[in-house]
Amino acid sequence: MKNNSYQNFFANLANKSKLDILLSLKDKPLSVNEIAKKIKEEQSNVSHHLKSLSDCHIVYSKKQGKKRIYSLNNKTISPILKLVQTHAAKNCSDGCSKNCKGCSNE
Amino acid sequence: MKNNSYQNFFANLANKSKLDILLSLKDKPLSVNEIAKKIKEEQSNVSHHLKSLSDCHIVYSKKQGKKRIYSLNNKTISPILKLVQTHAAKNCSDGCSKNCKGCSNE
DNA sequence: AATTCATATGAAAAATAATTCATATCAAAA
DNA sequence: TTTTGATATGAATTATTTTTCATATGAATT
Repeated sequence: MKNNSYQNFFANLANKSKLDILLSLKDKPLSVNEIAKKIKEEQSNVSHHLKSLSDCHIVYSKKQGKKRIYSLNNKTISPILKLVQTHAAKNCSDGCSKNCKGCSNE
Repeated sequence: MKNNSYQNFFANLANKSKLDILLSLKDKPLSVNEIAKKIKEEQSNVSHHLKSLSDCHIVYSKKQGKKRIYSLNNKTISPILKLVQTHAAKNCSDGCSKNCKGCSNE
């Protein structure tokens, strides 16, 4: 697989708004407006992000009347987030460097 | 875990140079200059990236004479990359949208 | 077919991140 | 203790992403 592919995939997880969107879909599928309200972002911005996430198959979507309902590709996302959590638990428990933003001692 | 933590972690995988560095360490640990030569980047730039990767515990390092040898945290990185590969194989085999840069039909 | 609700799109502006360059530090060797 | 080799650092530049705003599109309802 191309290096480039990883880059694009991870870029979709390396941004606060995008992560907010993903986490907002954790429980159940939502429409664009519902997501926007939930995470307090502009509709338009959410839409832009959803396009990028969708292009990468990180979210799915289907039309429902005039709404479009987005859902999370949990098959991929859930285990990835779990790995990162484990990583943080193992490595960032306490003795982290000041600059490790993944740590609780931020 | 804070949303923010994920963001920081994934940012270290969402960049070509950083990925190049990680993949260059796949086989064996290398010094900064060795990495720089291998991936054709400036020493200084590689150093900047290594700091960021190291803060996040994605690479380890140890001094060896005047060199510093970096190695990959494969415990975390290897399974994550594997998951993304599986994701791409499943979702991007052929029918991908033009914008999916993770696909082979780029 | 006009209006309304929901989402998408494009271009411009703003914010962030990566790269470069010059130089500092630091360890070993001469 | 100066020189050399290896890496790190900081500031400035450049490049890339995100966000915003205005508006277009599209689907249902009247």
